[in-house]
Amino acid sequence: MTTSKISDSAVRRLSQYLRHLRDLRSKEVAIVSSHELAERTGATSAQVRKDLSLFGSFGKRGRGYSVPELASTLEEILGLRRSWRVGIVGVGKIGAALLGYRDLASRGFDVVAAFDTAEAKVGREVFGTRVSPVSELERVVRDTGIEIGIIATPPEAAQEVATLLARAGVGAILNFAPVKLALPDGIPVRTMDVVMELEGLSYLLSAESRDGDEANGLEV
Amino acid sequence: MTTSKISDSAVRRLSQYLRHLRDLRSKEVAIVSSHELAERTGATSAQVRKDLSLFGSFGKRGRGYSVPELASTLEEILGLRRSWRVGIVGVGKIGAALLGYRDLASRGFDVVAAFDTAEAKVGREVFGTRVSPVSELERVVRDTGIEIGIIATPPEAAQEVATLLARAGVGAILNFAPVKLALPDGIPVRTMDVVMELEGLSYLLSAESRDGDEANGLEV
DNA sequence: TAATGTGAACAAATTCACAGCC
DNA sequence: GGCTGTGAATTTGTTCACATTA
Repeated sequence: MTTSKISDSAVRRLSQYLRHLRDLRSKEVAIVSSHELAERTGATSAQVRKDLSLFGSFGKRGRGYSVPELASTLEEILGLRRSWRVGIVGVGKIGAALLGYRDLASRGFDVVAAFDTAEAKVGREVFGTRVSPVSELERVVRDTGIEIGIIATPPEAAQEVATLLARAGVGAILNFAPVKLALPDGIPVRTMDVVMELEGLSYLLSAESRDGDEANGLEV
Repeated sequence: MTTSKISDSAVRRLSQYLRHLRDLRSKEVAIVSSHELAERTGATSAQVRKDLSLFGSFGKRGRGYSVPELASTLEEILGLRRSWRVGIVGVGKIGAALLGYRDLASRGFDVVAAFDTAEAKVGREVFGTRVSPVSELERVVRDTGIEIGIIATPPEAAQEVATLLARAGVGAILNFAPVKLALPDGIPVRTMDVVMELEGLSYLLSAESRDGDEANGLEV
């Protein structure tokens, strides 16, 4: 039952589909079509069907997909039938914001520990989570079985923390530092970078005025 | 001088290259090769050259690229020779974290206004920015010439705020709400969604154990 | 010689279009 | 009749490989 290679963007879309399926499920909607799902997520209906068909046939021709069944299937595929233990390193503004973000726990990501180097922060509780010193990271990660590490440190510290997390045995890393992390193979990293996204928007805003203001209406 | 269609991922890479070029520039390094740049950003050297060649020929064969010239060129391409005026809607945890994030201003994104609906927040200053009521959004956006809006509201409010921002004339939106926004053509949106990224990691962690633990070493 | 710039080859992702089934 | 599932066609993005030039 090898699932070969699914692209990151396909997985992102599955996550979107699931969000809407859960929403529909809570409203007790029974059936949904690839069309409706596409509309709500910005994909196309063919894309929705292709993405799902990578994992199996979950719909009924002529009808659509059972909302509860498909939701449950996607939860299974995405590994969300269980919760994950998460540790946050760096209790600055972003780290603290994440510690206070209730959606993480409600979506199955339990933040069980936080770390910082600053004397002033260590020992304090931030939104109910006690801050441990980074010197204890390895022990705490092992003891509490943390599986996903979130790096919310300044960029200078990010690589060092990534190495620590890897050595402590985390399986994956979400990185908020604008740095390319070097990690052992098999430890996936996703980097979120606000400035990079803003620069992407800056490019589009500038390209617009550069290129004689948008398409001239010849393209479909 | 039409720059045809450059993919989002290419633009993201340009942003990465620029980050390193600025770093090298500050260290007064004069020359860099596509190889070095690739290594630092996780791309390949061919990719670096291809990306740059989409916009012109900036290097010298046999030598490499002049760091200050290429940095300056990329700043020009990405529209970063000027600063952008940014408004943040929603002064919850994420909004406040962004208001306190000094890298935005230092990278040319000046947060000139913040908005919220909560009585308790309106009128207060958060990290030096006064919080205005959302009811004044349109006026303030016009008066201060805000060009990029950041949505950091709860998901229920996001679409409404997006519509308001568009009507007020912003040119682009960075969206932290886990919602697909409907906007007039020509207003680009980038969405950042922590839970989606974590779900992507969850997928990989689960797929790993599902698929008989990783590649069997036959692939290169 | 060393590294760029770029067509040509290749790979990946998306869209099309329609047979099959409810 | 309507909607899925999926090969085939197409488009988009990446890598190769080499002629070119400082």
